[in-house]
Amino acid sequence: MPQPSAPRKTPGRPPRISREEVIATARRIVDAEGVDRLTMRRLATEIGSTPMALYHHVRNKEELLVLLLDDYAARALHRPELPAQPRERIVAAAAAIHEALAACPWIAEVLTADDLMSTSALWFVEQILDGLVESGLTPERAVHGYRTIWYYTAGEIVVRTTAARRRADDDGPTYRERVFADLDPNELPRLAQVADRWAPLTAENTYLDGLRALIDGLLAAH
Amino acid sequence: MPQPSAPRKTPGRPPRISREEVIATARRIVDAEGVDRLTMRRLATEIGSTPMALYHHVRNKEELLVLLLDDYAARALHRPELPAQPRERIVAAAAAIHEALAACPWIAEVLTADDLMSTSALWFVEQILDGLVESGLTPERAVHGYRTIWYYTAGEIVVRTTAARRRADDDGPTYRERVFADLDPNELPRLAQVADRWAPLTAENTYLDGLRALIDGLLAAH
DNA sequence: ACCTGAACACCGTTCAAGT
DNA sequence: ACCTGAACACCGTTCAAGT
Repeated sequence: MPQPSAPRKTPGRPPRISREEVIATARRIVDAEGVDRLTMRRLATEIGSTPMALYHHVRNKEELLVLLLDDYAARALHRPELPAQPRERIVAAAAAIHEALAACPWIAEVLTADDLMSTSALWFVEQILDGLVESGLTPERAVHGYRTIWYYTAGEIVVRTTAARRRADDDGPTYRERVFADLDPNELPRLAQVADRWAPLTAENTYLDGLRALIDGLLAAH
Repeated sequence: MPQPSAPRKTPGRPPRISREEVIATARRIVDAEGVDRLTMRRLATEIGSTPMALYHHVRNKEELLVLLLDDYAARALHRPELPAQPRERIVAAAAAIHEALAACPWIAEVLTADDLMSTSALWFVEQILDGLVESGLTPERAVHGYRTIWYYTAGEIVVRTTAARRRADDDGPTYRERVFADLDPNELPRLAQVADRWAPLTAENTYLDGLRALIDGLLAAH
């Protein structure tokens, strides 16, 4: 990370914009209008510069999005008091990550990779690992357990926000509705049985229930 | 769904291309060069037509991708013999869906919504629901259980394929590597302990272990 | 060292017209 | 009914030049 406020020996033209300003402006656009509207050109005009000037402060758009996510995590994830009991600490840490991500729908499209967790998020990862190890798992199995929780958490966010976006986009009957309308109750009886309740049932927020089930399963026999 | 092979009364110009041809050509492009290279213009030239002709057969690019996924599911998901024992049937059905999706990395970017499961995939959903109900869950809880499994499965695919793509893209040190390089062992001891093994550990395919833990948790006390 | 202008090589989609 | 040409309103990124 560069030191933007460090005294410069000015061996060249003084900078007009900073990496911080680029990120802050990008955040404003994303918060106000969504991640789709964040383009390098738009960002440049917003900042009162040209698209090319941006490339002097971030490598490309991908890096900009990573920096943006980091910036978001740093301000959204404040460290709460976590329960002392390991299982409950895991639940609370995972739920905190989930809550922060869920409050920020654009994040789902950006960050599904495993190597973009910001430094501020790592403290939560640490708590989860610690809870798993304290519950009797080896460090290796604890990493696998954490990953399982992360897959579940990321999947929940991505699936739910994509579904919500799609619902908002077209107001006609969804693809699912058309498929569910002509289900054969003989061939798929269980689905037919719940077909008309599918939308409300799947819209329910059952993240915590699923998380507890998952953690119960991970800790079973330990 | 239209009947493309039905006899026509030809009250107009005869079609030169069909929806099936559009989808088949799109599939060829995606299989050969990845989903990023599938553009309406590219597809039009490949098919020997113009971009606008495509819009007569699919509503827009989004619908094309949905149709493409459906087409893929229809040919990738053949129904295997599933175990009679409910828990093992759930595992096998979820694993079959996971295997089909994992073999098709482009799918992750396209299909993370909940209402795009094709008709052919529904049979697997049915098996999971049935296994959960047979294990003692109410139909409502079975739907929630299925969703939890789907979140986990979709998350695993999305996270792993995005990570793989990112690894392939830039050959420099990843963001995670830079962050992990200067972890404070006093503040984040568990992470520091596994920091150098993180990459291989998280690269391991532990989908089935996680799935079994999740299902154990869902079925606990039933 | 930092910024600019102009260009490259594209996108998805709409509109009005043709056959 | 189906297809075409031309256009609209954009993209991310590179290159060579300016200060």
